[in-house]
Amino acid sequence: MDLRRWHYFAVLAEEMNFTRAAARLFVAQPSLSQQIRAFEAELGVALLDRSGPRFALTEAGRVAAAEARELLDHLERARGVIAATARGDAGRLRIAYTRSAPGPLAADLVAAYRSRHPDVELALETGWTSLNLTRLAAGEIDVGFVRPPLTAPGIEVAVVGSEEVLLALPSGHALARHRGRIRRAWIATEPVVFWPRENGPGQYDAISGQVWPEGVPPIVREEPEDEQLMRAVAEGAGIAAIPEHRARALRRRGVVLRRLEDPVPRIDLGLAWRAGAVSPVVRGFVELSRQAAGR
Amino acid sequence: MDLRRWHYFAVLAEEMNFTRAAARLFVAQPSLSQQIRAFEAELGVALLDRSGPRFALTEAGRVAAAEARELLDHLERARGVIAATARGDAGRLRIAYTRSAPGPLAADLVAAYRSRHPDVELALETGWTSLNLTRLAAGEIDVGFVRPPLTAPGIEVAVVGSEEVLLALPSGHALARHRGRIRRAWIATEPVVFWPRENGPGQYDAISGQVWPEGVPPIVREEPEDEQLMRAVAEGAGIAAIPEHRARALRRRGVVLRRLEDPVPRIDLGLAWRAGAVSPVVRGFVELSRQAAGR
DNA sequence: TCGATCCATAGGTTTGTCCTATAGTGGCTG
DNA sequence: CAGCCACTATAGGACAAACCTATGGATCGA
Repeated sequence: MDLRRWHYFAVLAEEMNFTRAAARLFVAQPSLSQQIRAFEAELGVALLDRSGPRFALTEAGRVAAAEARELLDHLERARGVIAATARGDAGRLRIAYTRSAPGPLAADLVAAYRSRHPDVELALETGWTSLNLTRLAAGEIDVGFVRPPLTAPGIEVAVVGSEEVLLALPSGHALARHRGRIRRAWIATEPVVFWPRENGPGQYDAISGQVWPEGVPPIVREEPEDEQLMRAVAEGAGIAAIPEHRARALRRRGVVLRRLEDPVPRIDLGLAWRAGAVSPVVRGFVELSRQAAGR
Repeated sequence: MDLRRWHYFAVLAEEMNFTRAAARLFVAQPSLSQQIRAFEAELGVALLDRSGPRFALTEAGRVAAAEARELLDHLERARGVIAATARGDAGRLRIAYTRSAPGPLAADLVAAYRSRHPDVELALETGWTSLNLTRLAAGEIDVGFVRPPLTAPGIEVAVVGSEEVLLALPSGHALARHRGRIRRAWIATEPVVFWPRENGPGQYDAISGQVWPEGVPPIVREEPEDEQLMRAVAEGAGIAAIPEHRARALRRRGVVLRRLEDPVPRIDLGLAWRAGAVSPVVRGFVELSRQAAGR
């Protein structure tokens, strides 16, 4: 149960001399003699052949010396792993993206984290805000990207980035010919395509409140995914408001993207995690994200 | 350096209850509390989250519990390996056969040893008496089969088997027609083929002394290997004395094998090892061989 | 034969772990 | 809401284990 004697024996086997080994171990030579004898008694095995003037290792002694070195190494490694875990430099972090996460933002964060904590194993998956919150609460993931604003019991959220919201116009639309920024008054009554509010009330209200402060014009079509919204715009059904990275990624013939006048509408990228006892890896990821967000 | 606290922590992590864990460890609960705190201080890491009424493991605590179990397992295995080595049930044994070893005898011994000590790794090679003694003295092998009688400084030898020596006669020889045992007088002057005495003086003298007690007749041809002796006999050059298993294995057209009258000539199979501090595996092999030889 | 080197033994001291007794805290129940 | 129960933490004294200094015995080389 005590590795001290193993340590003593390993050093003795290296030095093959009680006096020198004792000096290396910072103990008196009689103590070492005594402990080695006790070690042999404990194992019930003769490790030294004391028949000659210069003792020799028995076969079991050679094996014991090797095992002792391994055990001490193992102990050292175990200490290291535990310390690294406590520092957040080792372990496993389960991260959920959102499908609509602003293009490179979340991925950049993950990449930066990976390079800074190379010994943390990352498990990545992709969900959406409400799913990520559910899985977070269930303990199935450790951190999840979300679209604020939102509040959930037992969940903490930090804004770790934001991006501009663009207007997607049918290319045949009169406003598509306008080169500069679009005024809110010009689109106050234009038909709109949007996704169902229940898919993300927070983000829905954040976008609509900024783009159509006087109230959303008639919604002529609802589609769950940005890709289908873009298709609907291309078909001339109406105009849509879509986060910049997403809109550029989904750009297609028949759709032009335009910026809105000041104040520019923006939506945030949030990072959510379970409140309370935060594991070190989660803390590391959150802190890195906050730094990247400039807070 | 002391695994006691690791053990305590491993049990605590299993029970998740100081009182029960202390009972399982046969210590009072306050001791366990104290040792766990000391363990955390020693590692410089918080292993328990004591914020609630029922403590929880931190991430580092979970890792520490797993590492503790591994370490204790490792310790147990190490003890086992050392004990097995001391018993002669583990390790490595380097054995050298002799090319002319009586057929199945040595191989049977090795097979029996292997089945009785399956965790001993065997390194087998084939040499001859004088080479095996050299390699033994040099520490390149642990035991070697030899042809007694012989003496060598620092080497012990035990007879572990014996076999009859047969006469190989040219099939055209007058004695080949005789069905029973051959009398020594009949061959006292017959020309002989033999191998050079310097290849193994002990065995040479043992054979010649038993087969030709009055002195070896003229040696008409010398060949180093039994196989070539048999060929020489087949060609009618002379008669030869060859150990039974070997002779039967090399049996060929033109040669007949005949037994000699009482006292039947025999040669022994010896097992040699370094004298002095005998390693447990060697001791095991030697003891098994002696039992098999009925001593 | 003497000295040097090395390991073992003896006896007293210190350190660490254990114990018992008791206090503090949160949850459950009558 | 008060009292009880389960659980963990703290305090102080007891004991065992390891350590140290001093010394003895054995072997080797000069």
